[in-house]
Amino acid sequence: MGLTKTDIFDSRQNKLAGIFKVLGHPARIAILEYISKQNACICSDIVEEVGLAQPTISQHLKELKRIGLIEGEIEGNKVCYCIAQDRWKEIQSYLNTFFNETGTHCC
Amino acid sequence: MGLTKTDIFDSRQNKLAGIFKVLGHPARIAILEYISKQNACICSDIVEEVGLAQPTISQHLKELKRIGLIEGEIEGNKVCYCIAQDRWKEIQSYLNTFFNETGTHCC
DNA sequence: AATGTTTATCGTAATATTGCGATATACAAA
DNA sequence: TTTGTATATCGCAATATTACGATAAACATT
Repeated sequence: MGLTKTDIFDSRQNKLAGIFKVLGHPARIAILEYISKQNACICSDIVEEVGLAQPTISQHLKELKRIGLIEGEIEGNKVCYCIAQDRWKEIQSYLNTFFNETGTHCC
Repeated sequence: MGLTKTDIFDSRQNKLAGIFKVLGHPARIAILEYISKQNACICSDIVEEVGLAQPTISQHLKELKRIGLIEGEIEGNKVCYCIAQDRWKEIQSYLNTFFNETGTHCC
């Protein structure tokens, strides 16, 4: 087959996996780290920095926006991306809840 | 194309993304949660519980083992899986370091 | 207005992942 | 030894993801 059977898992499991999945690509890690490294929003010299073509970066940015990790503010013909701190912390805490509730039992 | 250009990212970014990626599938979340829900190691009625075919579960277990999140102990003709608590905590802390170091700057 | 710049989207090629039937392997039980 | 049970691996089909050229859209600059 090849299609993830999302219907047999509950929505919480799908949501959690969905967040992990977005973070599960080195380009998206690199983009997040680059945005963070700058003390202000950086409009897209991300393309230059990361080393992937502009459409590819745009696609990765879209994924990151989709789960709310970053926000883009339009400034003229440029877009200024920044990390959405509230959502960032929310996701961190959400993942920690998973780790704390799941990693406790063993033989 | 379709191939992730791992060579243009540093090994830390690839490693981090690799961990996120393994956690980025609802079946693997479900497996981890099921193993955890039992107060002891669970030999594999995972197949029955999760609702995917045995080869599929076996493949997911292999991925989880690969990054060290679970360990399987052979007991006769069964294998007993449990969460590797040290590695579990190590990964949690590793991901938290990423979140703490990256999510700080904005416009 | 014409041209350049920046970003998003479309379409497509290529690789990756998912899922499972068939099978192999290893041990258990009879 | 034969049969059953549990798990891993192989091979394949199908979907998903990644990457990017071409192009569109929106604004800036001249």
